Amino acid sequence: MATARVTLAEVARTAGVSRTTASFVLSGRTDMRISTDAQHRVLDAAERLGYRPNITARSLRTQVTNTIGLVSDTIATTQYAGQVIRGAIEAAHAGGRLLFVAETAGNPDVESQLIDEMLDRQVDALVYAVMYTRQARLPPNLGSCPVVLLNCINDSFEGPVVLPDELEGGREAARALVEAGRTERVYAIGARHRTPDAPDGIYAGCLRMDGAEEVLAAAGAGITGYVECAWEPEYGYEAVANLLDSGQHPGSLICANDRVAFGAYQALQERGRRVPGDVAVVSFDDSALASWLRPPLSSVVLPHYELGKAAVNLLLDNDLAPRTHLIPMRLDRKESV
Amino acid sequence: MATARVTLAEVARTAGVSRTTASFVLSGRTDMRISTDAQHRVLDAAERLGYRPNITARSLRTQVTNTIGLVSDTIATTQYAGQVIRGAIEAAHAGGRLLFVAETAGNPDVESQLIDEMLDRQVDALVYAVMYTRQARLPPNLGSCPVVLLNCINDSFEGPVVLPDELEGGREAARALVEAGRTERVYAIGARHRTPDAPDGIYAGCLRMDGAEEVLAAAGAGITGYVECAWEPEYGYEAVANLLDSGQHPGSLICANDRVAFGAYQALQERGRRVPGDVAVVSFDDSALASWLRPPLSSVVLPHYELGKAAVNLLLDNDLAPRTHLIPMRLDRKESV
DNA sequence: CTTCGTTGCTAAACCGAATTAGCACAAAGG
DNA sequence: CCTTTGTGCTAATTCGGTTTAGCAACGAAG
Repeated sequence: MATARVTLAEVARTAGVSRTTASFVLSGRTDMRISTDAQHRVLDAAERLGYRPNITARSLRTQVTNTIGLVSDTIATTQYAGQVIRGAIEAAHAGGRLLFVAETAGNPDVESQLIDEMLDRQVDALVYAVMYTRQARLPPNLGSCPVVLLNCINDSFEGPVVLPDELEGGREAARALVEAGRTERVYAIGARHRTPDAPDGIYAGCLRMDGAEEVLAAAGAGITGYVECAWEPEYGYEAVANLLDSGQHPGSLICANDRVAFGAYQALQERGRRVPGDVAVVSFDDSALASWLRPPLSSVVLPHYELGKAAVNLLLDNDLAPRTHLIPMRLDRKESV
Repeated sequence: MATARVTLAEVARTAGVSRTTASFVLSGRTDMRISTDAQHRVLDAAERLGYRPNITARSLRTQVTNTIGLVSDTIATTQYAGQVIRGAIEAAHAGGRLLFVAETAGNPDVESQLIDEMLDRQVDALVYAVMYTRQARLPPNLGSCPVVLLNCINDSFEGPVVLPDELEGGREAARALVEAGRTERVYAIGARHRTPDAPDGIYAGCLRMDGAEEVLAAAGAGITGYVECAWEPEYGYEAVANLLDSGQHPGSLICANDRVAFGAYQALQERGRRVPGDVAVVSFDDSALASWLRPPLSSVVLPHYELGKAAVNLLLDNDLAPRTHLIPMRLDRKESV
């Protein structure tokens, strides 16, 4: 600290009362009898001196720091994670808390270390967020303070979990095709993300496909073809290029995310297919990319901001029941369907 | 705190020494004489009990919290800001600090409020980061602790400032064209970002253009045409579409950023121009987009990670001289030139 | 004139560490 | 035998708040 801060003792001295009295007045406790005269003198002195309580000192006594920790495996590799942090920060700020943010890069040692560092600073609660993996093994030291799991699940965890409602997201995507009458020859690009690393597909992919299949089936339609691949532009390009070059004629594409759709657009454009005239496209994520594409891409919003916000709000409300909170995923309708 | 933490007093009792002795041993102070026997008993007890010092309590006494605050106007609106935070977090962690992250959305009231909240928690230092504006008016309460300015400047600020070396970045972009012999009919798309809001252009744009002009001039060339516009895909598209449709034949494009280049690619592709065969393209930012484009886009890296890291490292080194630290900007050569 | 209740305030303890000042004891020196 | 010099440790204070326990003054009731 460069400039010395005003302490409670100085306020008390200026107001001509004891530290005790000053503390009672400033913390607004009404169960202690303080004359209105003394109250005014204290408030006045605090105001004039620009007093701000030292939260570190207060926390030592009250065991409450008004501080929350957010531990994430990766905050920057995905461009979306920033929105999670923003949601968490804003919810924390609205509740008068400040947020420690840490990144573990998926390293369990770093993870334990960072959680310890936060506990050493007496955080009131923690958000444990994961961007890729869904089934997470939790570091053991997490147990010693209230925790919300964000974007991941763990069978032995007894507490609240916040997840995007991927199943409903899948339904949303399919509904757009049904409503537009584009249920002929639907291809899923990226689909369940069944790759050598994950032969059963990944969590988000499976739920999205389940949701989409459900809605298409109800409309008397279905998915003509699945292309399982990693969710990156190059694979989206390759998948759609192969499809077209092998003489298949997709009427609609459900792309696993905007990056895949981006690759798909490139392949379609190179082969002279029009979106949405020849081929309708829906996707997931609704990143900036979706609005940059020509025509703008209809994409199911991945509610990162809301996820971060909801996680922190559960902690603020002290709602720690072991419950799964699903955050809605809605389609942002643009021009690609 | 769910489970009670072990305190120094308990460690001392277990080891059969005073709190004072335990404190000396555990903080590794050698100026006090403690027998090796007592030392071992203390270390042993601490180990067995799983003792971790309460940093809140320690901070109260030492006035050092090992905590740094990062205040930014926006962390999520630009997808790159996450990298700044990551750099800052990693540097902080390497130095045994934890990072408070806050976002002000550019609102001066929120800004003051958040800085106060951080000061109330006794942060050792602050990073004040700005993503868009370059000339920032600083909140008055910033003055009361060590500060590094990140990505912005302020004439009356007396302390270190960390900025990307935009001038050198501009040179890098032009050098790529010179080396590839693509200095014929060079067009700058986005250029200095001279718009009604900023008639003189923006800081980054001006420096990049200055750097590019310098290198081209040295090679006996120059920039044939400038298209001043906002740095978004639609304007990049429009600019290049107009250029081609009006019969001009650009040989190279220096795009203001990857989003502009993305728009430019769309216009080029629609009109059947090949990259880099017909038109060479260089850009700035080197975002994920640059590698997704076909062909991958040569782009000057905006060193966000390094910016965040450098800012925190200045604070850790306690190097608070009023100096401007320029972080290098290098070209990532891909296939578009 | 005591007793009681109320009002208005404060002394002192406490949170968990770091730190200053100093005490008891042993060995060495004169 | 007395002083000096180390050695090895601890009591007490401090940081800046919160909180418990209790005290003085005063009016009203008995």
